[in-house]
Amino acid sequence: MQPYDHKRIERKWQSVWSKTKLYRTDGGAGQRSTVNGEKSYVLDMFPYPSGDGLHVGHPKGYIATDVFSRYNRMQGKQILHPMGWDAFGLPAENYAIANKIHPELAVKKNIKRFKKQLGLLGFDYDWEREINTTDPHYYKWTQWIFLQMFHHGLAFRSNEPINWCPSCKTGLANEDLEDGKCERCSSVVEKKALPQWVLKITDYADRLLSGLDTLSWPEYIKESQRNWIGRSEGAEIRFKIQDSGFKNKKEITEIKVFTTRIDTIFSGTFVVLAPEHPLLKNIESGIVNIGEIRKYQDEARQKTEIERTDKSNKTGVELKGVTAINPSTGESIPIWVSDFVLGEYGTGAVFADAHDRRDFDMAKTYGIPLKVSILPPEPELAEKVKRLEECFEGEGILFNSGPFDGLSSKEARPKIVAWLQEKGHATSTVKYRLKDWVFSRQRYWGEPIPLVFCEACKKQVDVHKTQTAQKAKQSTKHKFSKGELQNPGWIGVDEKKLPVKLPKVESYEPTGTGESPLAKIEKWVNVKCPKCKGPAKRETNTMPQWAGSCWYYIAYCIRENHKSQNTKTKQFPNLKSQKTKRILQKWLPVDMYVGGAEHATRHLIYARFWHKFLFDIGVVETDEPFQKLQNVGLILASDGRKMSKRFGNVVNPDEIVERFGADSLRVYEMFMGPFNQAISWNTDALVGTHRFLEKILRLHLNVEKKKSTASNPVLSTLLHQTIKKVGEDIIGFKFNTAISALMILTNALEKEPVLPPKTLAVLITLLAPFAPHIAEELWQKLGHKKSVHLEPWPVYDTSAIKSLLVTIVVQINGKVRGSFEAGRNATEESLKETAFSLPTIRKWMEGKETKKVIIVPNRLINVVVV
RNA sequence: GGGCACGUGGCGGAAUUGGUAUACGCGUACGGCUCAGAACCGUAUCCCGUAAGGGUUGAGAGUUCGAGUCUCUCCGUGCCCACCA
Repeated sequence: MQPYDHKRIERKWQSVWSKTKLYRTDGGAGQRSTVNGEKSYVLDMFPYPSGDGLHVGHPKGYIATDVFSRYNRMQGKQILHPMGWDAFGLPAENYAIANKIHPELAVKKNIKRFKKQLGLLGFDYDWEREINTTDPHYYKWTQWIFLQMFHHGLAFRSNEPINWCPSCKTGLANEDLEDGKCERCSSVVEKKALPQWVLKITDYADRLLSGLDTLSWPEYIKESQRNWIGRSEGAEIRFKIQDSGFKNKKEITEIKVFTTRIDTIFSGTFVVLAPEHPLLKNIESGIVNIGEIRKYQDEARQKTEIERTDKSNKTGVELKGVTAINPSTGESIPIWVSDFVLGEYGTGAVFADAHDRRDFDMAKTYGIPLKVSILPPEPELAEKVKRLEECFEGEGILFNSGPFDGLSSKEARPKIVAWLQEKGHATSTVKYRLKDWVFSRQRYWGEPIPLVFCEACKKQVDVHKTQTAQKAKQSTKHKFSKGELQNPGWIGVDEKKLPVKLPKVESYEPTGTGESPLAKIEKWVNVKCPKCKGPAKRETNTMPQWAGSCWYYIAYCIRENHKSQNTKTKQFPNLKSQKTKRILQKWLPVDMYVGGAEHATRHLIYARFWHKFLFDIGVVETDEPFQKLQNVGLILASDGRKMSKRFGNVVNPDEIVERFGADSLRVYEMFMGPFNQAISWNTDALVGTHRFLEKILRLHLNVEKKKSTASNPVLSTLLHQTIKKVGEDIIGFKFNTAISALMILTNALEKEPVLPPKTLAVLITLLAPFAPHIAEELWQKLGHKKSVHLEPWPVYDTSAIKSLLVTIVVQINGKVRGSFEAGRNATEESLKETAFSLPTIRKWMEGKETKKVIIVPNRLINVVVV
């Protein structure tokens, strides 16, 4: 037998495809098969080119998109299936530092390696559209989008303490934390006061939430985004604050608290403020024990994220000398400070009561009085709750609640809000868990933030702010954008001067001082102010890793094919141009987006946010970037752990390709199990798919040259069923069952004494998306000149998928007792007759009374006997 | 603590969506080809039983002529969020 020489076949066809530009999006050979201008934009989450190269887990998603895009090409659609590199950010930079080479060189080297590895797998990428986020032509537009956001007032300077990773020596966004630790290096994160650029993603919270309903994404990804955004409907209640030191208690100010459980307001027996609550400063003169409070604030500030979120014990200090008034009861209640209340959520203050575990614990610890105002329906439990032996957090019936006694929690809420609102004590409002996006990083390897700080302009803006709009117009020389007015002194770099290139530096290692390494380059830092031409300083922080991936799917669309392969400067067209708009109209949204679930609450939220902004400023016309999303499940090592250099359990795809071929690897990874599920790698099992491909190769040897006249109806049915199944399974990302169907067909064909070339041809076209090389080889051997990948996908005959004969199962009382073959759509009477004539069935029915006969057409008969 | 999944042979997993449970593949056993090898070919392979037959989808109950699939309780696993008021 002729051995399966996968190396020769794969090398040969990869070279032919590349020479004929088979997979070019525009003007490639593939164009010829395009029907009606239908498009399919198939997108992989692009990799960051790490130094370790690919392991067999990485390509799983890429194989899936490749199968999907090849299938769609065969369906006659124009395909955009690009690939690029997300090369800014900590992974690339840390690799560079560890290996003592400049990140730019490291990235170049790693990209080369990745590209070579991907090349071995025979993907149908249009490499002419390759992008790299660290290319100045690319990040020019990353900066441009940021600049638009800044001018539109979506970027602001914040002095709030932020999460600081002491090991990576940079600030981090909320999204970059895992259990209070740095997501990259697992160091315990500290709080650090650092001025930061923050993007107002919360302005888009509602749209990010409602947009989810329109997307075909896995439900759990949508659900985690909903969780992450964390919309809570509730009420803001105002508590008046009195200085109780005076004889005639003096009202000094008021405090707002947020609650989703206003039904518990009557049991509110104390108020708790977050340690950083600004009110503490405002009323400090009234606080008798201010020293004690300050000490507590200091302690709280020094806590790490982990200590702060420790739920086991509650600490706090009472504010002596001041009290709050519960607006529902008019009672004077104590005010406490405790770090279980978060400064950054809601209003940074809560009213506390017996119907919240945390409040309950705190009250018990410090002997603060509690009052019950909700009772559970169970009488025994209610008694315990009344005696304050149990903390009842659920909804129940109101009690001790004045006019609302007897109402259920649900009924009471709107009524209580209305009642308090009338008196001016409350308003219903909505809060989000989502926090604004801390956008500055104190690291070298990122896009420079295209802003400068100018003292002269700061004065201008300050003047502007103190005057009325009209006066301001006359008195200030320059026009300031919304962002420039909101952030006095900060001026956007002139668009025409973009990109702000990352300067070459000697030392790109993080300083740890909170300054970026860029701050040391005086020549770069000191610039002329774009507004007043006076002396100004550049912003030296860089953008986070996620910036570049917020618009890369747009970049692929507008990176059109270049006539010359040697074009070195690949400029992107203006994002605001009409031409860009037309192209984006054609390609967006992405039809199929494939990547890991770990991006659910990071990249996938950030990119949606930027996209919605680009929609608002008229760059894109769709409201959402990614219409359909599929998650790829991890490939674990054979020991069940993650593949990692550290564990020494990494399988390199190059070796697998060398031994078994890319086609075997591709088919195996698609066959392993459900696509979105994590499964352990098993090289032994891969042998099975290799055998399967060899079997098809052998089929070809048996193919008869002359046309066969005899047609086997059973085989024809199977063939059409397979066409249907494989197509539907590819659309549904159920590749494992698609391949199983191909195996079943192959096994059946193998048993046939004669095999018409037409039948084999269909099998080969069905195989083509999965094993493109071997399919192309066999296709050519069958005498075709054109590539199999431009063939139309076979069409199944709806009548042919239904077999003429069906197996009817006969059950007695639900247990299978026999079966027989019958013609499709045989009458119920004839089925019954045949069934009852079967000897085994007769035996089971003997001497019993038949109560009922259930007939499911073309499937089964169930006889109920007693 | 909250949310979302899930639990089927020795293993990865199928199951027309309520209708023959264990497809397909791995592994294993036996046989074949071969001087030999297996990354080759063939046959068999859920469990008990010689057989007739019986049992089986984490456990238990329920609905139904019929449940892996629907409902409830319990046990177990995975993922996401979490002092979020």
